[in-house]
Amino acid sequence: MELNARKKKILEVIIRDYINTAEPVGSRTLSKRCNLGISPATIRNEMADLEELGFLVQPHTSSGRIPTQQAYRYYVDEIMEIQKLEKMIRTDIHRGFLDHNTELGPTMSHTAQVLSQLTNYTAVVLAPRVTNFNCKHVQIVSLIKNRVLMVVVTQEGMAKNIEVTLSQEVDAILALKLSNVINGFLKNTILSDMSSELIDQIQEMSPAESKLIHEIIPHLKKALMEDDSEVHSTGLTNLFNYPEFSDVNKIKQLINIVQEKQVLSEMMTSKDGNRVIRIKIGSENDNENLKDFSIITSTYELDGEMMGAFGVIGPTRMNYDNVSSVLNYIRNELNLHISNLLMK
Amino acid sequence: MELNARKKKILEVIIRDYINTAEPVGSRTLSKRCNLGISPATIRNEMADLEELGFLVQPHTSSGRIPTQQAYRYYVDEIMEIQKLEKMIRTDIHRGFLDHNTELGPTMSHTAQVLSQLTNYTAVVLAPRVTNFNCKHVQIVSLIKNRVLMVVVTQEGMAKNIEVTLSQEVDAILALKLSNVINGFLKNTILSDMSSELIDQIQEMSPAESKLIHEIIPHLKKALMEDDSEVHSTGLTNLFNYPEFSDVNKIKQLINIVQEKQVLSEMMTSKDGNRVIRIKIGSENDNENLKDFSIITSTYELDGEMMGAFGVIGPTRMNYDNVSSVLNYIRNELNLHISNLLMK
DNA sequence: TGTTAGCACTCGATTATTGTGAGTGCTAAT
DNA sequence: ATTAGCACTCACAATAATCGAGTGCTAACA
Repeated sequence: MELNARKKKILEVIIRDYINTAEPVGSRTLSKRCNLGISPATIRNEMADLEELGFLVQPHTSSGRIPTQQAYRYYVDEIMEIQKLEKMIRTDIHRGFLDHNTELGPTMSHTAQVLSQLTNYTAVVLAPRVTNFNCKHVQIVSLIKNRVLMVVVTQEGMAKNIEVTLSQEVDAILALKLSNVINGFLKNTILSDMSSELIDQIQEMSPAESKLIHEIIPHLKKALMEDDSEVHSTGLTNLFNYPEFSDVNKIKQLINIVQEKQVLSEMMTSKDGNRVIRIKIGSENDNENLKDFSIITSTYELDGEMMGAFGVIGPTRMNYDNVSSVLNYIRNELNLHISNLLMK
Repeated sequence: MELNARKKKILEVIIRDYINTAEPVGSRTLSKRCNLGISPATIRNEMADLEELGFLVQPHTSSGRIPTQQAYRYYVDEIMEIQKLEKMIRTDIHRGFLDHNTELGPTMSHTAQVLSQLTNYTAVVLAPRVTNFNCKHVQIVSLIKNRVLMVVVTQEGMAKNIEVTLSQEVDAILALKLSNVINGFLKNTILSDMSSELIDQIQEMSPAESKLIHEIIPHLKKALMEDDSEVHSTGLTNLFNYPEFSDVNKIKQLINIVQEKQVLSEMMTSKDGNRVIRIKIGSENDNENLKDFSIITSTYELDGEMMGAFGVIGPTRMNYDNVSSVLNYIRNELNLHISNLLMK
């Protein structure tokens, strides 16, 4: 879809204006607000064309026009350019992170905090996950009688707890023994390859111990498959200030989105080409509850490996420019701090 | 405050009616709905008295009356009697718990689920806490370089993770050694008594190890002091259906309450005489955001020791009868299952 | 041929007007 | 002490009147 320069400019101004005011934009106000040197009548003609092309709609006959989803998409793809954040804001953010980079949890919630504050929308942050692939060490701790806790430590130094009930009582000494067996195995191969046959080949185990290992491994595998990534969200109430969310039903939708952590996590980690900033506008979202929202997300990495994701949920009438700039910068910051935090 | 039998009866009917309908109750409808054998005019006189006594107010002249907070308080203290739940519902709940009592986390979120479903209000559940007092065993796990994870296990078999960065690198062997030192200490005394002087008296430590222990102990103590109890909440959107919450500001308040986990946790664990079911109506709540809500809470125990709390947040026009009955029964169930879960 | 001034028209939002009805308090009769 | 009767109140709903920012269309103009 190609538009001539003037149509493009007019569309841009309309979108910008509507994003700011949430009011339908009319030809008269438009020609006043930005002096393009064309009269309202001309603008009307152009607007009529843009409406025919699917970029604008009128809420009712004889009111101003508002942008369609297609218009936002066009804006995001063809018009907008991601600006660098202002120097002052950049240093502010940077300092904020320096104050919160001692532990992973606080870093994550601080990120969410900053995101929602800078954008005035709802922020969502996905913490790094512990999976089969990066599991380095397993420590089994006896809890009480036949319940044990398995602490899985990753290459990057993250930990995850898995609690299970076994068929026999496990004391501290036995727990240590079991840990050693599993860690011996982990020296040579990865957990997901640990089949029943391989367990039987492990030397120096009593039948009882062997039985326990046979119980433990499937639990471990299963728990590491599960997508239980922590999702931090902040600024839920930010959205309440926008006129499109004065409707209680919209708010319900929003709350449902934020509570479906599973869905949120899948959505945020799914790739979109190899874009760094991913923008989903209204019905471009698969999730039914998100049809009336836009969501902009990005990811952070460690050694080129995706560690987690973060983003912002807002109205389709979102300030795509600002949010993109913010995400872009936060992404850099996160990449920096995560590597400091996990590898150092 | 004593009311004669008839006033008491009338007040009761008004409150019941208002809880059901959220509409101001008038004398005519009242005399029809429940045949007390008295005419509207008489009821009007009685209502005028009740208004003078502070139990009723009129939203505006010449409308029906609605109960005041004082009326709810009177109702709760003097009129209402906690009923036993219906047999069918009891067995339903019991079965539900049986399906979810393998682990603590799921049991807690199931409780919240059931509570919100049975009451149609917002449910909050506080999971058991790990503190200084019940700490049985500490396992130190090397994460990466100088970062370690401390897993604290309680008498009851609960675990809590504490992550710290130390001044020296700690490998698996050193981690084990440090664990043994701390656990040796824990055999004789409790953690909060572990002073700097006592650490120096521990035998068989290299200076490096001693230094690490000196670093670790304050971290442990501090982390165990913190009230970081998990708070599960469900059914936030339940309240949206009640007419008093069509206002977006009320919803904001509610969300703020649920997000201030700290405050919520303090509030729920504070005692109220030795009542089993604790009812706070509107401005009886200290928290500013809760002034327009009522909250009913209870606690669950293990060996007479309070383990956690749970409750329901709703409008002051809350169905106090039903909620009390539900909490009462859930309390029994939780006590039962928690003891199975933790001690077995 | 593209642009613009002029004009009649549209329609949501705001304000004013008017009933309606469930409620009240007061008084007098039972 | 209770109640029927009655005039009065006032939020709420429905209807009408007004306003104004916007439109499309036509004709004149560069």
